[in-house]
Order: sequence, then C-alpha cells, then structure tokens
Amino acid sequence: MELRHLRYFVAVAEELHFGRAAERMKIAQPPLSRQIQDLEKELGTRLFDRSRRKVELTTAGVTLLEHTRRIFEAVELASRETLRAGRGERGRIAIGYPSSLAYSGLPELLRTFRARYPAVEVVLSQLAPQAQIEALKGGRLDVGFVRAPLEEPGLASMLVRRESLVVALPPDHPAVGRSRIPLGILADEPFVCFPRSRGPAFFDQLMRLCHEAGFTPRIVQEAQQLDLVSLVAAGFGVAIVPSSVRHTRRAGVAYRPIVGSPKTDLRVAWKKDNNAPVVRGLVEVVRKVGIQRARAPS
Amino acid sequence: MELRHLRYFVAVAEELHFGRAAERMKIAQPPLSRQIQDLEKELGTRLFDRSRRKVELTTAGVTLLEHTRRIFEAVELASRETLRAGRGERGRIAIGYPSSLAYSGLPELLRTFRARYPAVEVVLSQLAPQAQIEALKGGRLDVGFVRAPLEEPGLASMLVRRESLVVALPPDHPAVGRSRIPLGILADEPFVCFPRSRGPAFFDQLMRLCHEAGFTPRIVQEAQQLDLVSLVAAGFGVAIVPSSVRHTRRAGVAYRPIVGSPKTDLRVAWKKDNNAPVVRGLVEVVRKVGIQRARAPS
DNA sequence: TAAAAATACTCCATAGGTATTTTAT
DNA sequence: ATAAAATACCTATGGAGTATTTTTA
Repeated sequence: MELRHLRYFVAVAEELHFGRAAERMKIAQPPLSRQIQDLEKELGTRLFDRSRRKVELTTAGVTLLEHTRRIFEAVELASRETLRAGRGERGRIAIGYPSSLAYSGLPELLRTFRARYPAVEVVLSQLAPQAQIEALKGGRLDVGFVRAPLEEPGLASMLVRRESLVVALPPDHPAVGRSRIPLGILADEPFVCFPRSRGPAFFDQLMRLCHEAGFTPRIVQEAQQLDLVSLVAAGFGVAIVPSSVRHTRRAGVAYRPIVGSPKTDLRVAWKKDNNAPVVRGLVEVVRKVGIQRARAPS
Repeated sequence: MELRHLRYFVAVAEELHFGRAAERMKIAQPPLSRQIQDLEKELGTRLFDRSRRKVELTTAGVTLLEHTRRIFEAVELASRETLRAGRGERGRIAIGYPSSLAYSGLPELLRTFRARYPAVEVVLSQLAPQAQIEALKGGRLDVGFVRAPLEEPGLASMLVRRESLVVALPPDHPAVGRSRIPLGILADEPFVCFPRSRGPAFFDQLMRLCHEAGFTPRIVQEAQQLDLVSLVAAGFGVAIVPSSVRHTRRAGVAYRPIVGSPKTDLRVAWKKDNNAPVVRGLVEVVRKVGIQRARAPS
C-alpha cells in the first residue's frame, strides 16, 4: 500500500464518482479504477459498492475513510515537525558556562536565544573550563563558554569577547592608591586562584604574567568551591580576574587595572562535527547579539 | 511522499548503513540513496549525517523516525479495522421484530449472533409488520422479522420457519372440549385481532380462512397496545394466533389447533440492495441456526 | 439508451539495477 | 588503501493514457 492509494481512495470517497475523482486527481478514470481495485485487493475487502448506478461507500470504506484522515494528519505533522527540527527550532541544547558568566552576559544571551527558538529545551551547567572541554568532547555538552585559546583538536570555537584582566584586592591594601597596578609590586603578596586542573590555559597565562613581572606568585589558596572574590574579601590574598567579575557587586573587594592591560578571551566552543542545527543556531545568536558586558556598577 | 520513502527511511535509520538497509529492503544501494535524497529534498532538511564515515541521524531524522512509527501504526490499524468492517465484524445493525418473537426465538438468535460478531452494535425495535416494511425501505431498519409473504419490490426475504395457526379462547369456552376446532363453530363468536393497517397480510389471511369456513368474523376489538392474548383472557372474545404464542405462559387462555392446520410463515427481510456484511452475516446466522421454537410449556 | 465503471491495450515515468566515482578515514 | 555513499547511466516495472466493452437504471 502507498499513500497514493489512500489519496485516490479519499478522492473517490468524497466525490462518490470515479470520473470526477479522477479529474480532481489529474489522472484518467481507468487508472483510478485500477488503483482502487488494487487497494481493495490488498485490503481484502470492497471499499465501494458499484452494484447500482451510483458509487457508495461500504461499511469497510467508511471505516477506512475515518482512519485515512488520521493517517494524513500524522504524515503532515511528521513533515512539519521534521522540518522544524531540521531548522533547529526543536530539540535540546546543553550549554556549559563558567561562574563568571552566570550573572553577566549569559541571561541576556539566553533570552535572545529562547525568543528565537522557543521549542528548544535548554540545559545549563556551570562548569570549569577544563570540565567543559571534556564534556564537549564526550558529547555531554553541545556548546561551552570558556576562557582559553582552545587549540583542542575536534573542537571549534569563536571569539565572543576580549576583556581586560584586573587585580582583585582588599580595599585597605596599599596598592589600592594606584589607578593602574604594576604586577611587580604584588611579588610578595599571597595569591588565591583556581587549581590549574580547572583551567590550565588561564592558570598558565597568570604564571606567565607574573614571570614577566619578575616573580613567581605565592599561591596560598586554590579555590575549590568558593569563588575567588569571596576569598579575597576574606583577606586570604589577592587575585587576578577578568574585569567582568566586577559586575557582581560585592563589599570588601577593590578592583584595579593592570599595567600593560593584559587581556583574556571568552570563546564559545562546540564539537567540530556537531552539525545539529540548534548548535549552529546558538552560535549564530552569539555572533549576532554577542554577550554584552553588563554595565559596571557606579 | 509515499510510504515507500518512509519504509526505506526506517530501514536506514535502524541499520545506520545504506548498504545493509538496501539489502534488507531487497534493493540495491544506489536507488536507496536516491530515495532518501528525494525524501530529504521534499521535506526540506537532511535526515542523515553522512559527513563522517558512519551514517548518523540528524535531529530532524530522529524527529521523523518517531513520527514514522506512529504513521505505520495508523496504517496497520486502518488496514486491520477495514478488513474487520468488510467481514461484518464491526458496525451496527438495526433489527425489527414482532411482539410474538420477543420471548421465543429472538433471544436465542441474538445470543448466537453476538457471539459471532461481538463488535457489532445491535439496535432492536419491536414493530408491527407493516411498520417494519416501511422502516426497511426507509433504511431505518436493516433486517426485520415479519409474518407476510413479502412481495414488496426492493425487499428480499428468506423463510425462517412455518408454523400453525391456533385458536386462543377462554378456558371455559364450549369449544375447548374439542381437540381440533373447525373455524365454522366460531361464526358467532366475537373476534379480537390487530388492525389491518398493522399487518395487512396476516389480517387478510384471517379473513380468507373465515370466509372459507362460511362466515365473516365479527371483530369486536382491534388491539392497539395490549396484546391479543390478554384481551382473550379478559373475555373480549377469541383470537387466531401463531402457535408459538403459546410459549408465553399465561393463565386464562386455552389454545386449540384449527381443522385443516392453516399455516403462517415467519420471514426475515432486508433491503435488496443492502449489501452490508453485517446484514449478510445476520441472515446467514438465521439460515444456519434458525429461530427454534422454544419448547412448549408442559 | 445513456451514464458510468471495468477491461484491454499501449506508453512512458520513474523505481530499481549496474558501473563508476567521490569521499573520508 | 578501503569502505561506503554519491553519481551517471541504463533497464523495466507498473502507473497512467486511449479505446472499448460491460453494466445498470
């Protein structure tokens, strides 16, 4: 059985006249008769009563007509939904992000994305850079936002924004008096930072910066759960963070730019061979809308 | 789009390999590739990702696969239900019957019929013969049981059983002494019977019998609602009824055979051009099982 | 007799086959 | 180098057309 048979059947059932039904189907009457006969043969029962001059549906025909409507509805629905899925307007996307994006940038991005793809389920995971990279490669994540150059084979990425690094330090620290801080004056300060395993690229950049300033930072605390800024506020030491961290208002911490304005890149990454239209769609939204820095608190 | 496309699509989606899918579909690989391409073209989206060495479903493909299952289920259901309807195993049948069958014969028949056609809805109407004939012609009834020769054009009928007519009379009537009653001795009796309009054939047969016995019956009461036997019991007069009426046990009435054993035919009737399989099925059940006379009460 | 469906055939569009190329590993 | 899908081209099944017959009112 083919849908053609059912289309022809519906035409005859509605016209109750082979000639007119054939006309409607843009074919001649004899082939239509044959197709209906083939269908009747395959189903094993008559669908029309042609014993008298006029064509009438048999009880079997009535039954088939009812079911046929449902079949065509199912086919149309399948067709529509498949196209929607193909356009990325349907499905699920798992997004990874670092804690620094949770309150600045990400919400705005998601609002735009969900407006454009309302039927897509968004799954969010706050993850450290390295964890994101592994989740991306393992397929547990579709896209991730990471601060890293991302030379991973198998992953593709796009620059979202470039921002300055700043020093976070207690407000009573002597260096606060300066408008720009030369890293060298922090040579003897205790540093707090994330463990290298959480984000090697950022960690290594930090080390490089300090070495260029002529010292090796004394790392006193590797933040595990708590965020860096809270540790700085608690007086454990100073930290170097992306400037956007300032947007999370917080007492007990001052931020100062660094001499030489070192930068860090926020990139959006995805598996190179992940062609899912939702992923393309999200990246496209990021490209067009970007992730704006929220305005710094006054 | 044809079901063929969907069948091929399912094969490839399940095998995730064009070669094996083609083998399963008993066709060569290139035509299968083409059919899938045609389907993708028609739907407007890719269904498989062949960018790498192995074939994978796209999100659109996953969506279509889910819907496809529903489509094939609908097609199979339609096929099965249509065949069942064609066999008369599904539908509705309106049956007319005279009061005399309500307690003898009809229940047994219906039990057999419903056992064979459990999904058929049976609608019963107790109707006088003439009302049945009109309902049959008007399509409000599918089959009717009538006592009449049924020479109606447009209707077909089959003899169900032939039974004797008997006289119903009060037990204290002088004629009760006889084992067989010559109708002539009832010449001066008051008769109760149904109005001619309710069943002309039976009424005319009655008149003919009396005339042959040399008199015209004095009809004192034309039963409208109440049945004849009750009127006889109430002493309004005598009546001539089919012998099966005796099966409704009732005090105050005696039954005696008539000399010459006149007979009446119970026929099952249907519209000649009603080819509904349910109707054929019922008539077939009647033919095979018949409507047995219930055993006379001792 | 006329209207309409079925039959008998003819033709061609397209499903399917064969040979080969392209692609990705 | 190889496995697998795509492409190119050919074949042939069966869907559709034309002419005619059959059926029924």
